Amino acid sequence: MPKAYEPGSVEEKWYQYWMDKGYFTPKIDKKKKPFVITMPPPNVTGGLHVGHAMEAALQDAMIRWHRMKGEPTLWLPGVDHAAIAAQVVVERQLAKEGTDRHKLGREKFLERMYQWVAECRQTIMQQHMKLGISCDWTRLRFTMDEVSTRAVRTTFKRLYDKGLIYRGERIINWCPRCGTALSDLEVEHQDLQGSLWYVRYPIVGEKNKFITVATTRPETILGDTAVAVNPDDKRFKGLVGKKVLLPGVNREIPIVADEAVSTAFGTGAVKVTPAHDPVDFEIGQRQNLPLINIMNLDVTMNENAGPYKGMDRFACRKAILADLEKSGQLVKTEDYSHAVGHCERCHTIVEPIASRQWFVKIEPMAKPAIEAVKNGSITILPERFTKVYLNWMENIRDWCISRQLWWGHRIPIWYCRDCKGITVAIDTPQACEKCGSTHIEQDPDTLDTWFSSGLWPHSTLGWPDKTEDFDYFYPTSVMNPGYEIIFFWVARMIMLGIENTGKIPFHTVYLHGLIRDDKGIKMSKTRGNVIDPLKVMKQYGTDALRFALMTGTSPGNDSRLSEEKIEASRNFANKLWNATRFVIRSLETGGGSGGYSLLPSPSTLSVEDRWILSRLNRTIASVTELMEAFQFGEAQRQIHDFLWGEYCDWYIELAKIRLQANDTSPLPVLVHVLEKALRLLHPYMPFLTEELWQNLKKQAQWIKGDSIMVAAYPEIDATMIAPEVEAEIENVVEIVRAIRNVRAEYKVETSRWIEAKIYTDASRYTAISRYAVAVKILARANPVTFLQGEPAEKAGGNTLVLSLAPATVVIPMASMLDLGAEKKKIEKELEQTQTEATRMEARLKDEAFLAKAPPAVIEKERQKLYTLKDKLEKLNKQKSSF
RNA sequence: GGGCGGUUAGCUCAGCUGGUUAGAGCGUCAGUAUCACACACUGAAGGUCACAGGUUCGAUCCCUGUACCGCCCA
Repeated sequence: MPKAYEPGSVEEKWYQYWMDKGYFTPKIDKKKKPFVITMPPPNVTGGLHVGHAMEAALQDAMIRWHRMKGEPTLWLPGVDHAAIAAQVVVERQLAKEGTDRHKLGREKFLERMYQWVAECRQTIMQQHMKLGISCDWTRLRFTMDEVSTRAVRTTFKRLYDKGLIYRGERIINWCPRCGTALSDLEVEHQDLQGSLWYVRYPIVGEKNKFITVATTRPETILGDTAVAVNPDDKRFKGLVGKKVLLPGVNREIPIVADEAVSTAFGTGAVKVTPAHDPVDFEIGQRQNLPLINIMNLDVTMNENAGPYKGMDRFACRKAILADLEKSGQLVKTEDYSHAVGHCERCHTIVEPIASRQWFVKIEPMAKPAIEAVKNGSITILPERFTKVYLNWMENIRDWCISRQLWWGHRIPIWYCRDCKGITVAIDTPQACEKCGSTHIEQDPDTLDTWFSSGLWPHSTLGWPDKTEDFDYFYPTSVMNPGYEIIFFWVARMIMLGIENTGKIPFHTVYLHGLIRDDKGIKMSKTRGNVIDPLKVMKQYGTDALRFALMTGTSPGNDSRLSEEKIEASRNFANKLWNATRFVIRSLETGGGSGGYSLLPSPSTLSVEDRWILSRLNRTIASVTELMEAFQFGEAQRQIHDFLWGEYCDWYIELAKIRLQANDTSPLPVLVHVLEKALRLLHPYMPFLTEELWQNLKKQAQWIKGDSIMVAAYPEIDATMIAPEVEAEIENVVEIVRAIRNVRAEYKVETSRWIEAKIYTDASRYTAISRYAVAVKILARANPVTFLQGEPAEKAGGNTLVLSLAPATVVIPMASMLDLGAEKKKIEKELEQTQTEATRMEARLKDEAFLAKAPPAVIEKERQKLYTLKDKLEKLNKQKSSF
């Protein structure tokens, strides 16, 4: 084995091996409950970023864990056609070539799209494979493949037939750049510093009487069809019912009273533009006001704008303000910060426009979806998102699903030119179902991309067909998207899943956070702070990236990724590599190939053997518990700490002592613990653990199985847990550390041996004195003598006395002694110990504590005080000897 | 405007049902080519757990309020 871990060749080799063995494809076993994750499909908008990598690593960890537990495990991969986002990407390409989709035409444009999608899918798949993820590639799906299309059309027809899909004129968010309607969720609100303009409208028939309204969008004055005031607002008593003259276009419009008007905003009187504002639209409905649309779809003003016809919306704003100023109708201008909607994809300011679109009547579907979460059929993690979900669902509004895009699922509606009838169909019809005419034309629009993603958990398993996959794997187990798409996606999957199948789509929604850069800023290409997963994997190895992505994460929280974090993970991989290298080399020189099929019985094991086994089993228990609670970051950390901080730092070092004396007794323990720990770590570092496990297997032939990924996940052996053994080793560790500490403090050369006399009470003497050699080697102390009772030596002069909990260590080293520093140190420790003891004494005298605290806690505190007092006494003795 | 989250070592973060002297990684400082590993080892320094109250025998943890930061929704 080379001196350092070289991930490159290892990764490719094992991925191919796993694929060849078919490990990623589950075997359907009706007697067993499967574990299923449907992958949130990445968009075909480019390659994967570290966010995808994190999501994939998280899911792969869950999947590998469950697979190792012996459950039939399905991880179904796929990609999303990402209607608007993908169309924007290709449109940008076309723009660079000096053309656009209209010049190309629909058919040619779609060809371009498919060409792009093919490239993109290839890239995504290769990147996923590089990440080592174990999803079932034989079931790879795309939101626009044939089965998905059928699922979409079937759903559309069913909803239409139930009256849940309707066409209506509503205020939609229009993106003039994308040339399409957007749903409310696709609009990002940004606070912009704008102005609030106060404009007065003359009251018809009354000279010099005006009503003043305030607006942030004066160009919409041209589309006003009323002025509204709150019915209880005394300031406007008597004005309701009168008419005002609209500036610019000189139309007469009424003053109406409506509850929705806030008396606190502006002057209390507001202009009402039902065709260009969602709130005004509702007022218009209540008050029976006409809709006057003043804009074309390229957001220039149309013929309803009178003299302003043909101007761009913002040019019109300037012009109208200038005219109002001239006519003296602009009363005042205030600075005003307000939220302005922007297109999520291209960041153009969206225009609310009344438009005829297709909508889903969502409330009937929301009800069971709310119930499913409320009654616990679906668990949302972390729990706080449950409220976020419920709050949104309980205030849900109809969903605008038609998009004026070319890329996506075309709406399965055909209009008859002859009878004007509508045909809604799953299979493309040849004739109008009303009159039989063949003069039918499909609706040119496409569906919101989330309409197909909403079907993902069931459509990927074959729905609407009755398939074996659907029967066995649905409902799925865990859905693991980022929290930012809880409404877009999770909510809709729950609604559409229940609607279509009568069953929930998944049992647990486990939301993850965002990966940010080292300064906590969102990564973006334009900002140039992205970390390219491919580059990182090449430089540090896939496992290092995966480990880094999970380090320090907790459910639902954002986390930061930095080069340093990846480096630290790479270092851990290398540490483990070398530990294994050591074990294997020891097996070779120990001549123990294949000989350690069984761990010797505990009675014949040394204390440190029993210690590491106890620690291993505690780690297994804790890791399992954490993983069951979706605390993967913490589980990973505990495995890391066990392997590095206990196995490498102490157990291997202790084992070396026996090995160097040609005693092979630690070998079986070294191998067993390592092998189990590798299995424990496998879900987090799949490549490294496989490589090491296979190498280990060559030496220890009792290890069975073709791959670590199908080996059993370790389970706790409670008989191995031995608290008294743990305490014993901890004592030895404390003594070694104390001596090392002294060495460092007095700058004793490494090569120099120092003498140590270790005094312990009778009860500990036998146990501790066994470790003479360990103390000797690990602390470089020689000679080491163990004595019972208290030392006769006094600190000072030529002697150092270290008072520890389990022992007192006496070190004669007069030549290196700095008396002043030593005295200070003792005083500081004395002070700390005294404070602690005083606190403890007070607590133990406190009647309330004695009465109310559990007896076990009281006993623990008593013990603590006893030890402290003991230490105090020793320290005092030392101090007085100075 | 409504809601949610965060504030713990120089930096990034753990700390889940309240109970040792609050931990890790990175960084800093001092030392080390020891035959698994310098991508390493050994040791050290570094904390009023944002602030103010409250509950409790006991609070980083529970409650109330304040401040600052961030996010979501309208």
